[in-house]
Amino acid sequence: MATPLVLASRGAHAAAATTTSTCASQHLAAATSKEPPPRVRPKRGATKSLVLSHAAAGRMDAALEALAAAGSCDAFLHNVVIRGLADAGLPGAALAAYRAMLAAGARPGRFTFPVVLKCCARLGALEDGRAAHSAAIRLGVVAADVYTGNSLLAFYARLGMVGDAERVFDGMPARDIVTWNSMVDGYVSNGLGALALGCFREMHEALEVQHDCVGIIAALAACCLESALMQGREVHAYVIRHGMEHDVKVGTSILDMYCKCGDIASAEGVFATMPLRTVVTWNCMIGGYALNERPEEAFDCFVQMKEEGHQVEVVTAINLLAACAQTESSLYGRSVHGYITRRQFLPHVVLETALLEMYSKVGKVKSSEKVFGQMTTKTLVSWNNMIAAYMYKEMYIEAITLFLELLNQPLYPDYFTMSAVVPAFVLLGLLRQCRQMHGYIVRLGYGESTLIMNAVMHMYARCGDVLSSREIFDKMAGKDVISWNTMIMGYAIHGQGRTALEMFSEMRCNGLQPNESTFVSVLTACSVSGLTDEGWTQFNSMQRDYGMIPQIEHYGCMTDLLGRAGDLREVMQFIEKMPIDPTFRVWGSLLTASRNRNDMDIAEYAAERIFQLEHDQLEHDNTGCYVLISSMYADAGRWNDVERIRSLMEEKGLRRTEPTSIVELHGISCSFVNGDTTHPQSKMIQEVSNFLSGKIGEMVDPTNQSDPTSLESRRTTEPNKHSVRLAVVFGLISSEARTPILVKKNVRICNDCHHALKLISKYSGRRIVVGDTNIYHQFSDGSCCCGDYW
DNA sequence: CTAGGGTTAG
Repeated sequence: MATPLVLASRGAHAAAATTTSTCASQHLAAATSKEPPPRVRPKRGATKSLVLSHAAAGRMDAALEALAAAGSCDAFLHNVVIRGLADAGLPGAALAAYRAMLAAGARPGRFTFPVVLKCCARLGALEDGRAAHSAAIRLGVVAADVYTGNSLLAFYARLGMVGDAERVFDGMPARDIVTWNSMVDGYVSNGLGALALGCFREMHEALEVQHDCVGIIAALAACCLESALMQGREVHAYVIRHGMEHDVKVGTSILDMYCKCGDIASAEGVFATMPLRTVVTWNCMIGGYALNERPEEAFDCFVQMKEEGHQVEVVTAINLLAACAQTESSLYGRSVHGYITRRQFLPHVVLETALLEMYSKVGKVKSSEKVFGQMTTKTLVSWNNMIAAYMYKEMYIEAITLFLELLNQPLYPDYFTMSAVVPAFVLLGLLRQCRQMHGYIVRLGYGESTLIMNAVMHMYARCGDVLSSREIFDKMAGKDVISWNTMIMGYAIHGQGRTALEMFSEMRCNGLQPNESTFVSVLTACSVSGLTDEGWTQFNSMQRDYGMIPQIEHYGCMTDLLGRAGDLREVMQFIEKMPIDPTFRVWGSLLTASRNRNDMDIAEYAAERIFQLEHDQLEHDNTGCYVLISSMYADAGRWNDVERIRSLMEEKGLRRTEPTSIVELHGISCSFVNGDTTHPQSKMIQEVSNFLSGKIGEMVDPTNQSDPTSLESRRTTEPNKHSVRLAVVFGLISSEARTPILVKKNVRICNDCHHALKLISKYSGRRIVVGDTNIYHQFSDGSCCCGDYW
């Protein structure tokens, strides 16, 4: 039995509260109700003990009923019931009880609002929370009670309204450690790590008390967001200085911070010295190994965890799957899948999504599809991952189809959806689809999102419509560095180097600080448009004026630039002097340069480097390099070498991409392969192509028949049957005079076609734009913007 | 009767 003393004092306190609220309720009753009380109420004391005993025993239904029957305006009793419901995990019912409280005329106070606001936060009920906020202000509770202020702050932060949370914080007459902790945590849960750390520092000075575990954990989470290893170490040191390292949650957070900041060794150190570890500690360690791409250690850790008798839980499995996704085979993933099934962890959305992603990363898109198909509930992340799985396998049509299906779901595509699917449109090269996609994006309400509109700008530029990119750019209200970079790159790949450079100076005039990617765009512009001196100037300036250390991408651009301008020995010297190891990108650039200078020796050297790199590291698509060197051998008549490359490709399971060209006319796109005869107007297209060959004096040499086993056999025979020619010709005969023709090609354009298209543009007086995998060739009046180097 | 905490997919 409870001590009578406590009961007595509580009763006295409650009685005092009741007196005041009775006045309020009488006031309210007089104003709103002319009816007499409906029935005889139980005596006040009886109601009180009834409600309290029901609530104490967890019989919330009965407590609620007793309170409603009494129609009591005793605030204390209402508070007890609201809190009871909240504790029982029924935030909706608690909110309803709060409304009933107001209806009964009881006056909510400092014991009511914190609970109510917590329920609103859990329900995501922004409007209810705002209403409670204004009620609390009206009743003077916010000004008087720090607890109410704290819960208001936490409520707004939890619902993503950081500005409102800050306003509450600023307006509070007094702040305690919880106020500050809640603000730090509010920033963290909204991804604002830097603000959180600033707040954490400020807090220390303002309060003059030691941080507690809650604040430490929030600060560590902020370090994770910012990958701020140094600040994380400082927090760790603070924890040791103040003897807090024995708290398991603090210890686990420190370990997690080291994992997320990439310092696995320190994480292991913390782990080894922890006096006590929970399942969460093990989960963090496994997740940390996965995050730092050390799958084997993650597996070992898992085995050890089980040996120590810890119960494996869903999160463990999710982290383990992340490790499986990094292995070459699907073996580990499949066995974890089996384990998950045996443990009956399914269905579980996050776990299933992790499974789906694991299968896609080990290249088993069919298994991903199966998991996705069997999911009873799917989140946006599940959809996004499935779309990404298709993209990874270059299944663009499937990715787009799934995206369209997603639009019919009660889900709202986000930035990840867009950034996953937009490249599908780009890679298919279908401008019409891009416009449609742009339409969806605007209709979905992303027209104002800088992040997404940057992706749309990029999409247009990559599909050959740099004008549309510019239009979006000009209308954009919140241009960021990426918007400028994208625009500069757009001009760069369209061979409009001068315009790109103008944009670059305009960017700086607008007070924007260029970043590393800006210089990739700028250097690409210089390289594509042959602005060698300007390129060097920019390359030097990025180091001298901006203190940037050039990365491999920048060296790649410079290799292109030098390859185009000068002799190959200069390029070789540049590559040798690079402080970074050259990559595929750099050697590929040298290979292209040697091709354009017809230097077989250097080409072979570059190809050797590429094949050697390939030996060390896998998964890099070098099909283009093989084709390039092979075609050089073919041109030189070195058929044995052509054959050697062919078998090398076969050995590695590489297949030459079937050259395809797409032309879009009146919203319909037509696709052509080399020697294509499937088009209904095929006969006419070929006749016009032959006619144009004659007009531009192209020799279609019948003796230029190559080795039939050659990779190039289809290419070297009859260049006026190449896919790009057929597409261009079809474009010419099906569109209005003087309109430009846009053709998109999936492989590099060949020399013959490049030469012929220049002449065709002059002869026909039409602008012809051909996009290959890297740049857009703009043929007009007999020349191309690339200056015959690509 | 009062607020706040560590692990999960892009």
